[in-house]
Amino acid sequence: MSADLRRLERTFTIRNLCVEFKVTPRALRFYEDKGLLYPAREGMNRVYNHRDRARLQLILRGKRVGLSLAEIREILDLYDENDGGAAQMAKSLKKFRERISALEAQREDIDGAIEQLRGGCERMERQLAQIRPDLLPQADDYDQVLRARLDGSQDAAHTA
Amino acid sequence: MSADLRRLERTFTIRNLCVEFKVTPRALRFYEDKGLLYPAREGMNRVYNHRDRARLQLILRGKRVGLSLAEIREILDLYDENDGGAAQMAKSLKKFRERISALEAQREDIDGAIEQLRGGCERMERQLAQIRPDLLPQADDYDQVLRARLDGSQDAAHTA
DNA sequence: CACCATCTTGACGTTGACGTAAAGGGCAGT
DNA sequence: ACTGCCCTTTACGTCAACGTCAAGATGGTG
Repeated sequence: MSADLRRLERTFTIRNLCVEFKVTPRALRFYEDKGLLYPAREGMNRVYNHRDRARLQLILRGKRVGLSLAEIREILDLYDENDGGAAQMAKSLKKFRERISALEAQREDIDGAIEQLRGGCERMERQLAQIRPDLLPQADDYDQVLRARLDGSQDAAHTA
Repeated sequence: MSADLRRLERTFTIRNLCVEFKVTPRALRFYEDKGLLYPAREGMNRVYNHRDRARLQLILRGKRVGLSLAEIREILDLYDENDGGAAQMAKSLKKFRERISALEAQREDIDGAIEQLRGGCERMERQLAQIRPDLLPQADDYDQVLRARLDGSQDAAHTA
């Protein structure tokens, strides 16, 4: 149990988080400037707790899926404000659903793009197999080739 | 057959494509500036053929899945050069596979984000159901709620 | 012919998300 | 005390992806 407490009470320096998430200090300060983070201070220095860290994770994930910092901030704020009133929460709920719809649309796009690329890959593989078989799978991502070959149009299970 | 020929030989003005794909002329010229498009000219004016149109589709799809114009250009260039040498094609193949990996990763991110948001939604729905049931599903995206409730961790079929 | 819409090529402005340089505080090691 | 290293703030720079004029060519219409 003391281990749990240590986990939850542990704090991080700006560098800790920078290293862990591969971002620059400048980026973290920028997010703070924009109101996405508000770590505590110890003297002059920022002190991040596990909650700040979780927020950072969400920020980065949001970025990766193409959200702007402003949009991410909205979502984070909604998470926060949800102790407010029922009306607030209903509004948040609506926004969340909108986000989900947008993300689902994006997923479709990605699936489409993947499909296209796979088509291109297969054409090239066939071509290469005919004229220069020696230049083919090249070691590393062999399993990907296999997957692409095997599943046709199935959806694999995800173990995120 | 003459219908097919018309299809393939049909040309488009800049406005045609702008309307069809909901982009501005400025954007198309910008893409051209950056080497992603190179339509023919008739006098001063740009004339797009079905190939240019297809490229534009790819550009827009690329954008939607988060690629930069530079990255999109790389891919388009690879498509083009593929009549070149076998080595070129092998290179393209590698890049394609990299893209696929990146896109698959991004898909995971999106799935994760969706999951998180759905979690938030469910919490809020439970809360609201207790304190203000009248503020709940609010008509429009009702089917989404149903889907989210029904599938647990299944993947629904897509009818894009 | 005048007029208008639409095309063209510059060229400068804008927004988002930081990078980078300047100027300084604080603490560790030597 | 001096050297580094990391922290801080402030402020200007940058890059992508266009937007927004400006100024002019072209083509059809009343």
